[in-house]
Amino acid sequence: MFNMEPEVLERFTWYMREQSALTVMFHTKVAARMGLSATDEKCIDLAMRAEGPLTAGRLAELSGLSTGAVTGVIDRLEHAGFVRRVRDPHDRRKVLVEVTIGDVEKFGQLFEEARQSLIEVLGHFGDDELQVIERYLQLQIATFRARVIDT
Amino acid sequence: MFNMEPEVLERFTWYMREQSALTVMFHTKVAARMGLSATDEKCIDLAMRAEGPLTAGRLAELSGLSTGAVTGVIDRLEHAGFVRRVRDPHDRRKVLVEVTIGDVEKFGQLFEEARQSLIEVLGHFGDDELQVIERYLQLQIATFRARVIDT
DNA sequence: GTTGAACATCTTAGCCGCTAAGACAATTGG
DNA sequence: CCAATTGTCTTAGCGGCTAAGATGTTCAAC
Repeated sequence: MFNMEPEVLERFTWYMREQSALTVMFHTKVAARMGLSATDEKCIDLAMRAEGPLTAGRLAELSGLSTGAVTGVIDRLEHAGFVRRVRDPHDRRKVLVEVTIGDVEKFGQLFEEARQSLIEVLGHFGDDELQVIERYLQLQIATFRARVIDT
Repeated sequence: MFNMEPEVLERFTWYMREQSALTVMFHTKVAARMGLSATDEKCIDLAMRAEGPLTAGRLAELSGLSTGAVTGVIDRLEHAGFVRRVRDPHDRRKVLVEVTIGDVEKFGQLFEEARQSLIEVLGHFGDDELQVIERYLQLQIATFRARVIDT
């Protein structure tokens, strides 16, 4: 951007930090509501978002935990009925983590409130405006991932 | 919203979750880069974002930690040179937590990369589009806070 | 002023999760 | 086949968190 006013950038920076802080609070609240630690909630979120079956080792990578810690995470989640261990039939060393319940049941009311919140927000915009917002979100996600996370 | 297509809502829901996951990863990365635990990084972020002086007790509320845990957090952050303890002259029971360094120094390159990422994204939009996006962000933050966090 | 209650932070004991290292089981390559 | 590799689990030890109580400070009532 060439002609970006400093104040504009400052405002958007504030929005980003605010969103960031709210996200952290949200995850904390969800974890508390589910009776899980932040770590366990983070892991079940990763498991739900994963495409295809997720191995214990891959979960360790994604979460940044040691494999030993992941064993404990899966133990607790399995015991609480959120996931199930399945031995991979093609490679019996591997343990696949299968989430056994859906989004809404899992996150309960909090998740539904977030969804309603999104619907309410989007309702304030017309189709053309939604297209702009969607383009922004796509770009933001892709750019942030490429420049900040995957490096 | 009345005429919201289910697919549109689904797409936006995905964006939200993606943003959410990236945010968690970002915080994890920042903490690792600074040699801090996730808890400590969360606390220093809260301290930086607070308006005016922040007491140890208030930090406990905001972070959801016990006061004893906050004592430890401040100990570590103070020892690492990120914050400073200042007795409140008007109420000497209170301990004010003062962040002693600026954003960029603190978060270092990662923070600067996030900033550059934002600049790059915003550069793809014209003034009128930026206004739509800004309105969206303001609404999203306010609505999410009101309906999901502050309840 | 003095006293007692409320308040803010710190300290401590005990618990629990995390890391690191190694054990065990399964797979792969030569 | 055998050795090396891979994937998960186990264990010991460390460190942060909670809860309860100690310490120091303020405030209101008298």
